Amino acid sequence: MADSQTSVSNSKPQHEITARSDRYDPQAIERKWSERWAQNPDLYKSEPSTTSRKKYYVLEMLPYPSGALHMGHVRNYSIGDALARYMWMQGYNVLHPMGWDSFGLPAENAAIANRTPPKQWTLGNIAAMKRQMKRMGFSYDWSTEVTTCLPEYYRWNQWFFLKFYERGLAYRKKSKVNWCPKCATVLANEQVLSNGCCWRHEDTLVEQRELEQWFLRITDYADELLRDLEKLPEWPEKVRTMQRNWIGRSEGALVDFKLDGIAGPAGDKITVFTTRIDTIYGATSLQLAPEHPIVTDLIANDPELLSKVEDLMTEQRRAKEAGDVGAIEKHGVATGRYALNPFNGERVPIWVANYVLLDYGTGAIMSVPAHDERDYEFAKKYDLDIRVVILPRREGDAADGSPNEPVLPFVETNSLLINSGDWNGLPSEDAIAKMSRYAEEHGFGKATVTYRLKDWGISRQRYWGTPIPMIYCEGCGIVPVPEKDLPVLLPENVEITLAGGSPLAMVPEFVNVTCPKCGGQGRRETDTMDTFVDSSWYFYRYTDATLSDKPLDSDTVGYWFPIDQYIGGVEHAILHLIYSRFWTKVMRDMGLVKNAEPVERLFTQGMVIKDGAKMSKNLGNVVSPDDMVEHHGADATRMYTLFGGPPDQDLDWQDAGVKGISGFLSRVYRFVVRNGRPDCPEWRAVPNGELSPAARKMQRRLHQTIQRITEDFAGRWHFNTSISFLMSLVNELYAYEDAVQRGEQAAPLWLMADVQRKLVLMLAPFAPYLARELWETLGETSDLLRAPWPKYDPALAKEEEMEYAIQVNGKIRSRIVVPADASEDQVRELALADDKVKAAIEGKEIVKVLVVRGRLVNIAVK
RNA sequence: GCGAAAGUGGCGGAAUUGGCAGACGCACCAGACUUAGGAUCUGGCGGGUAAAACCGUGGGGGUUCGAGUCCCCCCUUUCGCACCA
Repeated sequence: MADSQTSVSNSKPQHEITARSDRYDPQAIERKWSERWAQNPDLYKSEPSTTSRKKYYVLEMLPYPSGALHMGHVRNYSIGDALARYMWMQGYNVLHPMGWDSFGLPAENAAIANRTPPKQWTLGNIAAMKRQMKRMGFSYDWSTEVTTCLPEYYRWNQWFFLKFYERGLAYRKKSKVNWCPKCATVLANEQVLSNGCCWRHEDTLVEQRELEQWFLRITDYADELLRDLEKLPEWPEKVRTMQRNWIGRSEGALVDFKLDGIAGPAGDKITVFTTRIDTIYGATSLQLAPEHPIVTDLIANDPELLSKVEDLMTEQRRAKEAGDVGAIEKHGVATGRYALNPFNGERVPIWVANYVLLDYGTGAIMSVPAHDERDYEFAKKYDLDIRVVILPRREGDAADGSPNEPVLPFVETNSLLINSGDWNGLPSEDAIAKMSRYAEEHGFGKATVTYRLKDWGISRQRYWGTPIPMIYCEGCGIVPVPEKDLPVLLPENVEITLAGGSPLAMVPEFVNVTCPKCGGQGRRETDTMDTFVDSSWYFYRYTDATLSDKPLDSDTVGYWFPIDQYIGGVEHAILHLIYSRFWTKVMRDMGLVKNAEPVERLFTQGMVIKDGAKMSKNLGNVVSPDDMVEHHGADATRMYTLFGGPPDQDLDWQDAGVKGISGFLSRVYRFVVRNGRPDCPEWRAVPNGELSPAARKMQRRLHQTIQRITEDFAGRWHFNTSISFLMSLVNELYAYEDAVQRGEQAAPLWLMADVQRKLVLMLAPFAPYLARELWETLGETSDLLRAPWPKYDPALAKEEEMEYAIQVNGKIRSRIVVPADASEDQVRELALADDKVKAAIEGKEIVKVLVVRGRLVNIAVK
């Protein structure tokens, strides 16, 4: 036992004495420091932006307050917290905030289920989860907490909406929208799962409905959102690719095909979108989406055709709902009508096909079977003409100058045109540009760019969201709520039902309002905003959440932005991360911020899974953080989420693994309690004297560990190996104790102090409670966040001897130990002199001897 | 179908640039201790063998003195996108 501790422990209350016993008691230690830290609300507060210290903004994605943290949260926040604490120790001014993405449907569902008002339910959940976070010991600056469902925050959503409206970026349009019958609300396209179901109700099919909706013009920024992905080298390539695909930029041309014969109400031409106008001489049919408006004109008086088209429509919808549109069996039906190819006047048949989508391009394509996979498959099936109009252009073509016949379908752009009238002989790339220009000059087409990205529909017919600050006046039409009248408060005590439409429409006091323009009778917009609006700019608010006259202060934001490190689940790779990039660009155009991108570095952590599947109540494989904390303590729980595997990969949860960490923390605890002697004068002595081999080994391992962990923080973030190195260090400390017991000379106290202090400092980002407790045991009083991260000395980290493996023809035959500074020649000589090596190469000719410094010698023999 | 990531002991995972495969932890086995514990400490632990040899990183080829790592083909799993014209 460490007798030097007795005087300290005697003066303390009973529950703190346990922390002085030989047994690691995480509950007592964590309770003690929780209480102390609670008395200092400024502990994790960043310094004002006027400080001279370098800033570091580390941010984890804010949770939806569902009621309880799950392991995914714990993992996310343990990564961020380790980083924040490390950066603090590196001397940075760290901003590490937290908040609540607290509008949304679950609160309404809960309100219906429990007859609790959404606000009460939400705030109750927030309080519970905040308690859990504090219990975990996360270093959040709660003075800058953001709660999106409170008017202090959402009034700025409304303010932004008005600004977007002024800039023409918010508009209303009637359009087909995704309607989830269960939510009774509209979903963004992005919120519909690939199987056609609602993202929140995975068993509920989304329907289509026509409604007047508010949209934000994200497509105005499509090009910049795409281009600037290049400026985000510190984002995972995976995420950038996903966003690139999501934006789906496609260069091509629109071409009008005139109808041959009588035109109907939908017009006298069919406009197709194509990326390969160079192949237009090979178009042997047009294919329309079943829902294309002109289809009705073409088949109006043919009931048989009409029913066939309806079948196609059903097939397409079924495939979409089933989530495998890609696997649909291609079907089509000829309309019996024709259109004219504007380039050569040729009559081409018009078909309707189930694989053509109305919502991409123009909903009509020219079918070029020879040069498109899908068109080829379709043409084969229905025996349509296949006409080759481009040939491969590459070396090795026939010697007489005529290129080889291509294997169909031939789709490459490295090609030359044939069978294409005046365009013959042009390379495809030239032809695309020239033919587009020709079409434009002759008034039947033009070059264009299409995007897969669509404008962002933000209207929700729900109660628990930000009211859209608009008024409908019979005389004046759409009138924005004047800025001075913000916020438009969300009324409380509203009856929530699952019946469609906005619950706000049933509150006359809310709906009925005088028109701010003419003073006449007006009616408020009763839709609320998509919650992705809340999360599109919340991280700016953290820089000063107390402002009441503006959403943010540009100078303060200028100091903190961009966010140095953002950490969250990859499931937000598209929606949240593209909306918030869009929002930032609009804010920049408004002159509010200077940065064009919100996030410098993005890290997407893997999911927490158990027994091979994502944790879910259905599977019964959920591990509750509370249970873990109660059993093993917060330190062990959070540390295990880092130890279980690399943070960017899925973590396979193993209850037994937590025990391993718990055992490690116990070993650290016992070592320090046994060996901490802060009351001895030599404890603070400067390094002096020779060290015994065992002491020197311990010291060497200490410096190697510091080096390794420091590098891991700067680079790969493989905290699992960082922690394993800490474990190895502790194993080395135990081996040292053993060596002393066996009679080796003990290390001087200054070294024991050095080793233990640095061990505790390295533990601080991962296990802050235990680290702080042991810091005290070592006689230190400073807060660990302000204690400098230890530095390693390369000279002390260096091994004095090295072991070389000796291979003969790649197989290990022996090992030799040589001084670390031995030259290659010396190593080679020693290797060849080794008895086992001699035996292995006896009677053979040495072809080559290769020395790899610090690792091995390979002797090639024949 | 396209794209990305991955596949290593009984399990989670190490091996950063091609250089001793299996660090660290769990489980298991043995020993020590006895305040008999869900405690602690020490040792062992890929297969194979008496010991060696030898065999081992999803499968098959290749490059190299040397391959878990690089190249080619194939299989499996996960994620993302999906007839995008």
